[in-house]
Amino acid sequence: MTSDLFAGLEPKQSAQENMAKGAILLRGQAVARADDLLAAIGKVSAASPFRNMVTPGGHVMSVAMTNCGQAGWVTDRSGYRYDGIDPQTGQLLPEMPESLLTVATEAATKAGYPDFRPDACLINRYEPGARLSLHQDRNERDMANPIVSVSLGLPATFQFGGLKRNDPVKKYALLHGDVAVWGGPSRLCYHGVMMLKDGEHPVVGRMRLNLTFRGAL
DNA sequence: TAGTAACC
DNA sequence: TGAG
Repeated sequence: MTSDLFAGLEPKQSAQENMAKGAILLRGQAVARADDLLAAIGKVSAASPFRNMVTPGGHVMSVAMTNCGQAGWVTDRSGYRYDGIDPQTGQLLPEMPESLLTVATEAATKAGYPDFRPDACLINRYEPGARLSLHQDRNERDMANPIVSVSLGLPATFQFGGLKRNDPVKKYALLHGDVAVWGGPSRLCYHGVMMLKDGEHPVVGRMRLNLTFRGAL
């Protein structure tokens, strides 16, 4: 038997080694609610616009981001952190829309994390050419909370590695409506998104949107 | 190294 | 040419 990590989705590469447990990909889980999610993203980004933040190293990220919830992930020259205020607007972050909260908690429950109550949602917008290099989500207070990631729009290739940066990485297609959840032993696994290929999605257009739910506080 | 580039 |  192979690992049930991301059960239901074959790795794009042929290797079939087991990976850390605690992660699953729920293919198409959010397709039926895509319209609601997109409308909610529109409201959030009207209040807190997408922007390309700067890393501590001084590089402008190719992925444009915004946040909703009690706290949002931000980066600038001084480092990574969670903040309840949008540094660009100076305003409190928009509340997390009910439709987003619901999709996150339902997916978490299916994945075996029934108590997950996210207080932060990072919204990533990938245009063709955008990418996110391999990293860990490690700025959250309580690592008992999983990460829930919802994909909308153009397909992307997701890289999922291990707890060490040099651990081998497997690749998975993330399609419109897919929800990936990782936690427990896989909570701190390195992951990233390969450069988005050009294309046109019938509902979302020429972009990929990703919602990442976290328990940050 | 939440980045990029060079080089095999 | 593209993946690594």
